[in-house]
Formats: sequence, structure tokens, C-alpha cells
Amino acid sequence: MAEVISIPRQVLHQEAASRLRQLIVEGRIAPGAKLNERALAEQLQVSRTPLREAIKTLAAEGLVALLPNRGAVAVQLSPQDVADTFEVIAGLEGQSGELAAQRITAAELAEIRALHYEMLAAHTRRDLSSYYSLNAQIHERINAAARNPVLTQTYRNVNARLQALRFRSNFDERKWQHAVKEHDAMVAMLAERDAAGLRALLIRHLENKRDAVLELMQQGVA
Amino acid sequence: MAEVISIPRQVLHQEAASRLRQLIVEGRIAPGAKLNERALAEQLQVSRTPLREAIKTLAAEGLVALLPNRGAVAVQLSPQDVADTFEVIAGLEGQSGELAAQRITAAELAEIRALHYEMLAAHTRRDLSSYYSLNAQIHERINAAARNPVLTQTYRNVNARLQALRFRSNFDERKWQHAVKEHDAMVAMLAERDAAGLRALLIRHLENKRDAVLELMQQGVA
DNA sequence: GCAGACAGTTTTGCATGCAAAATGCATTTG
DNA sequence: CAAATGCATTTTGCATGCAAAACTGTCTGC
Repeated sequence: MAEVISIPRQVLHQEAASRLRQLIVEGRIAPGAKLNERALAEQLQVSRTPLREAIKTLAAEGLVALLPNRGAVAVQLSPQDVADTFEVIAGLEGQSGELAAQRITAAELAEIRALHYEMLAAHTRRDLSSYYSLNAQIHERINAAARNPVLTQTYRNVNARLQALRFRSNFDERKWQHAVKEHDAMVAMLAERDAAGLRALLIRHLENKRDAVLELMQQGVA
Repeated sequence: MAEVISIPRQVLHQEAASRLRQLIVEGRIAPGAKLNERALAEQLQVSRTPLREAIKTLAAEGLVALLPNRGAVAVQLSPQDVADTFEVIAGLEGQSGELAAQRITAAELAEIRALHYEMLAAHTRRDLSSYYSLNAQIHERINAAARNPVLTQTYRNVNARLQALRFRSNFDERKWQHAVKEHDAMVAMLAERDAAGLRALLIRHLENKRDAVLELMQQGVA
């Protein structure tokens, strides 16, 4: 007889944390929105105890803010917060690129190149959703090629706070063109194992993304 | 009549997290040691619920590891973990120095210089405890001068994992001398606002610390 | 007409109880 | 004698209950 009871793959508080993280990163819980424990617990089908543990986890990751005796809210980043966060991400990506250029294997490089071409296709089709996903994958792969799990975790953690924002950026055609060009250069520098060059390029690339996001924020789009 | 009941300055789970963090960072809970919820709750004078929330916070900070259905243990870093962590810290400190050189005020610089002289005094007296504390303070001040709260938080978070280890390093007289010299150069470069130079110096400084710590680990001292 | 007080409700924060998983230990078995 | 088995105990993970704080809306007094 087959298993009747479904086995939870993770413990509940981790499952709850994953799903809540996704809700926030995807913007389905708006920045600044209050997290009502009872309502969220019902939505996620867990009791308040594991949910509260999940909230503490996300608080440590910087995705929610805790207001003593007043619960938790999804973080709302000020333009200054966004600028600061991009500055840190730029440093982390720069380091990732620097290390990746030294440590990447041919297979990894080939995979990044393949993703890059897919991204070009998405750009040509003006398929923003695919473009965004492929873009994120390429940056993740560069990070992975640096072969430093601590760097990867730190990068992911800080990056998560920006995901909701970047979701709608790159609408400006000229900036989009420019970002694609920068990606071209990235692949070339990776192939040439140009550590310093890739580092500098990634930092500029992130500065451009920062400016694009800040501009959108000022227009009230994000 | 005066207040009879003491007002808890923070909510319990945050208080518990602070104290537990301290226990781990100071090495009073050994790396790899299991965290028994009932015993810890009694020691910290809280019930298991806020303690469990505190443990989730520290897990997100990377100070404890969660073993599903088997509780939590204080992290034990392998030499590779230590090397990876130092690599990230080096990047973060390098960036801190780079930004600090651009943004530091005269007052901040003066304070760092004062701390530096105190550190020289501690070194002359072979007062390792004071030296260690002043050393950490100087690095914190440089970080603060970078004026980026996200960078500061990220730095603190990653750095916390190493605190227990560095506690006993720098016993090697020659390396100690060299570290002090590097600190001399740091202050000079800050004064000259030499961003690139300070960045490079801090990275080298951290590489030296890394090597010292790894050496001690191999000797089984830490 | 509006600030402030007040009662009712909601919500958070914590303690406790209970089921399931893990652990320890003695006994059995090959 | 080592490995395996079974039982008792411990420990974790979660649900629930309760007190205190925060919020809401109403009413009173000026």
C-alpha cells in the first residue's frame, strides 16, 4: 500500500519562511504592508508559532522589519536604502566577477554564454519576463563560478531585498540596449579571464542598474 | 511610588538573541556544541518559544546551524569555511576602506588616530585583550566612516562568525609586529584619502589575518 | 466642533501542553 | 562479541491559550 500521509519535505517554519520570502520578493506582499500573523498563518496553512519563527528568519535577512509589540512589516526601502544596497551589491558582484574570472571552468563559461544568447533572444523579442530571469541567472552563474559559498549566500541575501524593485526596471529602451552591451563585454572578459576588467565592468553595470531603479522610484513606478 | 516591575528594554526574543549571540561569539558555547532548548531557556530565563525565535534569527545570521528535527548547533567552521569567510570580509573591508577614504570627516579620522595610539600602547604592553578590542574598534570605525548602513550590517554579520576564532590569534610576535605596521599605513592612507591604496592594504591585511588564523587552526589552537 | 478619555476589540508576545521524531540503553540474536 | 532489535526517555516541533499592549470607535466636556 502506498504512503497515505504526505511527507513534509521541510519542517514547517522553513517551508513558511520560503513561501513568505517568495511573497515578499515577488511583490505580492507590498513593501510597507503589515504582516498580520493570524491572517498569514491561515493563508500559509500553518499555526502562528512556526510563522513567527519564519518572520524572525526573514527579519534577520532584512526582508521584513520588526516593530516591537506591533508586529512585522515588509521592508520599504527609501531611495537612500536602495542606493546603499546597490553599493554593497556592486562590491559583492565585482568581487564575484574578479574571482570568477580566475576560477571559472570552460563548461561554466559555455553555459553562461548559452544563457547570454538566450537573453539576447529575449531582448530581441522584448520579452521582459524572460530577459529578467535570464539576466538573474547569468549573474547567479558568475557568482557561483567564484566558488565561495559564503560570498554566494551573502550576495543572495542582500540581493533579495532588491528583487521586488528590479522586477519592473529596464523599460527605458536606451538603457536596456546599454545593459545588453555590458553583458556582451562580461562574457568576453570572462573568456579572457580579465579579472580586474570584469570587476570594474560589473561595478559600472550595477551603478547603471542603480540609477535606472532610482529613476523609476522617483517617478513612483516602483 | 517607584516602578516595582522592571521594564524589559527589548522584547524577550531579541534579548535572548543578543545574549545567545554573545555566548557563541565569545566562545562560551563551543563551536559544534548542541543547543539544548530546555537547558538554554532555563539559563537565559525565558521560555522555549522566544528562545526558538532567537535561534532562528542566529541561524539566518549564520551563527548556528539548524538540523531538522535535531535542533541547532553552534556553527563549526572548517578551514575552507574560514578561508571563504575571510575572502568575503576582505572584499567588504576593502570596500569600506575605499569609501571611508572618500567620505571620512576630520573628526572621525582624529578618533581613529587616537584609537590607533591606544592600540600601540596595548601592543607595547603586550596587552592582547585590549589590543584585540581596540583593533576591532578601529575596523568598526573605518567601516562606519564609509557611511553605508547596509555595508555595516553586512560586515558585522559576516564578521561575527569569525569573532570566536580571532580571539586568540596574533600570538606570533613577528606577525603581530607586521599587523601593527599595516595599521600605521592604514591611518596614513586615510589621512591622504588614498582610496585605492587603503582598499589594497585592507585586503592584504585581511589575507594576513586569514593566514594567521588558518595556521592556528591547523595547530589545533582555535 | 474637536481634543481627550474610555471601553471594546484586535493583535502581539509568551508560556504551556502534546504528538512525533530522535536518542539512549539494555537485551537479544547471529 | 558485534550488530540488531525493542522499549523507555528525552527532545524537538507545533498548536493552543492567555495576558498585555495596541488599535478602534464612541462619547464626553470644553
